[in-house]
Amino acid sequence: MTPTRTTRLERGRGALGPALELVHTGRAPTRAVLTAELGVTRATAGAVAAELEALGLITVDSRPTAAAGSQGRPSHRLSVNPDGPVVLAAQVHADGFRAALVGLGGRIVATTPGSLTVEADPVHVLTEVVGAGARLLRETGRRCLGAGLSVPSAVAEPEGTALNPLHLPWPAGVPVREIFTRCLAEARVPGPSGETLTAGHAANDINLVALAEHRHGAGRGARDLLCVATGHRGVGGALVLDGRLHTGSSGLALEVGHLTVDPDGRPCHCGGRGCLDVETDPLAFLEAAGRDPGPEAGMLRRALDLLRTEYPADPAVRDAAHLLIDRLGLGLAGLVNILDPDRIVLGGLHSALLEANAERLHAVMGERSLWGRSGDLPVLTCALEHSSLVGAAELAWQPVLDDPVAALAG
Amino acid sequence: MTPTRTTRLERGRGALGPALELVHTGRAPTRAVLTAELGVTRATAGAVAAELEALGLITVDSRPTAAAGSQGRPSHRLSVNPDGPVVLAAQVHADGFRAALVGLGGRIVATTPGSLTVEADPVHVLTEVVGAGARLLRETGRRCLGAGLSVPSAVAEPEGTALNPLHLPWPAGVPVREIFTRCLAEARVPGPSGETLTAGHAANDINLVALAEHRHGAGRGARDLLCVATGHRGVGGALVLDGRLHTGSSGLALEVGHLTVDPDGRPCHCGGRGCLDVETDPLAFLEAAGRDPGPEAGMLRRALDLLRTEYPADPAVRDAAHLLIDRLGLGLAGLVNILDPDRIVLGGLHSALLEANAERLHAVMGERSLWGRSGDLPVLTCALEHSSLVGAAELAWQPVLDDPVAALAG
DNA sequence: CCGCTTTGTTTGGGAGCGGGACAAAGAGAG
DNA sequence: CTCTCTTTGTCCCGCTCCCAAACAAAGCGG
Repeated sequence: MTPTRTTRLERGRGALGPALELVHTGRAPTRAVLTAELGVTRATAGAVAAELEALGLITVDSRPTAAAGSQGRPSHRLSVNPDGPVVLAAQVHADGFRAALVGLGGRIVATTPGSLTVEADPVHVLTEVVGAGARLLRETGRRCLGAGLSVPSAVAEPEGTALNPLHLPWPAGVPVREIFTRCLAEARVPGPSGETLTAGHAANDINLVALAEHRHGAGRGARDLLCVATGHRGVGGALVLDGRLHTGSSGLALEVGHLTVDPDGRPCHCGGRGCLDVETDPLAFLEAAGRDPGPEAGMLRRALDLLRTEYPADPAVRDAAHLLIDRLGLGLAGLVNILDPDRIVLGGLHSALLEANAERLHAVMGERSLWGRSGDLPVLTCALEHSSLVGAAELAWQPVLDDPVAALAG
Repeated sequence: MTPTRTTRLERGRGALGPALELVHTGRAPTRAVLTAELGVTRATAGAVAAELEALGLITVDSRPTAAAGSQGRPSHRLSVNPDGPVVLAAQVHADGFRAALVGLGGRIVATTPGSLTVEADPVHVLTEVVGAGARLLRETGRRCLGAGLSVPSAVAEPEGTALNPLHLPWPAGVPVREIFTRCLAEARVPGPSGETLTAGHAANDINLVALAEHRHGAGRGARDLLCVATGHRGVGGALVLDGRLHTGSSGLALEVGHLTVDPDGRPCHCGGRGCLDVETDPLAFLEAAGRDPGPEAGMLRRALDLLRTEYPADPAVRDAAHLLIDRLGLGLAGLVNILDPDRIVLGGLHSALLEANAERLHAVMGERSLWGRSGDLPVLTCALEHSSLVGAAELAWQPVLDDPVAALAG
């Protein structure tokens, strides 16, 4: 029997991948830091940097940069190659779809303006968004190493089907990854070595927000990052463990919407009562503040505007915000008791609630998470724009980070 | 700067560790299987097996074992060396303490009869249990590679303090790992190279049950294993991800007792109502069945006996069991929604509830965990005796599995 | 000008593992 | 019994990756 793998025990190509990830996430500004972070000798770090440069993935400054107030020989700066290869990132959400080219470091190189409607036929929508991405590739002439898609739905693994596309006119169970991959093939999106791209990646949008924030945003450096966010309706969560998305064994982990945060609360479609999902989303906020929630589209925006302009002046808004903060704190405390993350990042309405009154949120969490340890636990707001697009790109970059040589060879 | 590590990027010594783990967990009965599992060539697997044998960790049958009904050259059987080194495992719990020597494969080589009382002074107790372990080592003449301790308390990392010793006359915050290590030094427990052992490990008992079940019991082969169990009072949980215990960033993950499983339930010391902790433990069962719960000691045993002898004949017992099963199902469904494990192992009263009526438990879980996916999710009972003792040993074996050569050198 | 400190490069060598040829040990066919 | 087929295990060569140590470079302070 000949072993199928020719790599060294799944490790890819030694230190190349880890080194690229360090530069990619901005944690290795110089070869000296790279040496320390990798735990290798200067010789190895130098060789690795040289190979990454030869591959066109990173650049090394020709002139050394003098570090302020330090002695010794100044370092050459390492950075991702701004003219290097990109990946195709696509996003479908309630308000439309968008395609972009994203380089290493999470830099958005080019993006479409973004459509405003999503049609009922998933194949049609994905054909359009992939077509838009392919146009961007032709216009910019960039080399493309992969493609990732963000959808507002739990994505079941290993099938890659969208189980509950939220606020999209799509049926449940659409095999989004398969369709996405087929669209890439039909649009003849060129892959690393000129031929057509063979595989697309797809995942839930909040998972991708968490991934993007971990690599390039408020979650950088966290070991266990918990991300909780709202869209127009409902609440989602995601967890990044040791730099990898924890999607669970069937891709459905962190379905956090159905934690009980109010035993006397309103009924939820899950069969329970007072779930985080229905008690802390924009609809709950607008109703609690006595406002007409209006149509679902734009509900998040209206809730954010109301909170940001009227808190804490308007008593109804203030009380509504405090109610939601208390319930969110309860839900987060429950998650902290189970997951024990070392950082939490909030998005959507939740991040606005945090900005409105962080003390109150911390107080509730400290009360209900055991031993009051959450006091040491940073709770932050999302720091990135287009984070789920950047996250979709991270999905596509992953094989490159795992084994740069193999990924570039196609 | 010279790098502190001389290993190759933290991987220890190549394939040695992974190979030992495969034999240790019984997943590599022959060199051929080892070859396939490691994904290396036969040459490498053979060399690795030879080195592990030379280290005295495994044995290779001199005579090949003919596999029934297969052709080709028969394999030599690989197994852990029954006369090889051991680790010292110690356990402190409500009903006493115990020390044991555990070999590779989770085999208990020697054990003390077990004391029946635990005194109020942790130092005294740990001195006694370590002393008993040291006696076992002297009597058997075994070489000892490490030591692990199981305590019925959450253990905060990285300090190693027992935050809430349950049903022990100990104060909160006892630095158990430090005390354990000091006791090992004072008892002059000899380490791998003759000198005194330098470090002990300590962890929560349910975490260790999960680890032991994953390596040697009902959880073998699971990727994401969730374990939920009761003691006399209260409920604990643990999660093994990719073969490693997930303890969270401060060691307090899987504090699952305070999930809400009955909005109208009894108040819990956590401030909530109807928590898993107070609604599915032996006390709740005995009370629901209309029995006098009696003293805390032995409560688990009485609840188990009642359930096993009177279910389903006695209506009060049947109704109580169904009530607890429904609540347990609700709690497990909540955990499944968050963690998405691929196997669940139940212990204590919970495993007896599963044995009593598995269909009912599955039905409740399927109803409340999203998309009814838990139907595919195996829910099993613990398979091991002395599992937390074996788990404590696993803790001590871990450095050996990570790098056998370094661990044996001391 | 000369040390001192830190960064980067060169060279040599060693550990780990792949690859292929070869040897061993059974099963089954004739 | 012998021959072939299948599978397991070993030997040996060479490649790749990386460490170690010496050397070179580039600032700073005296």
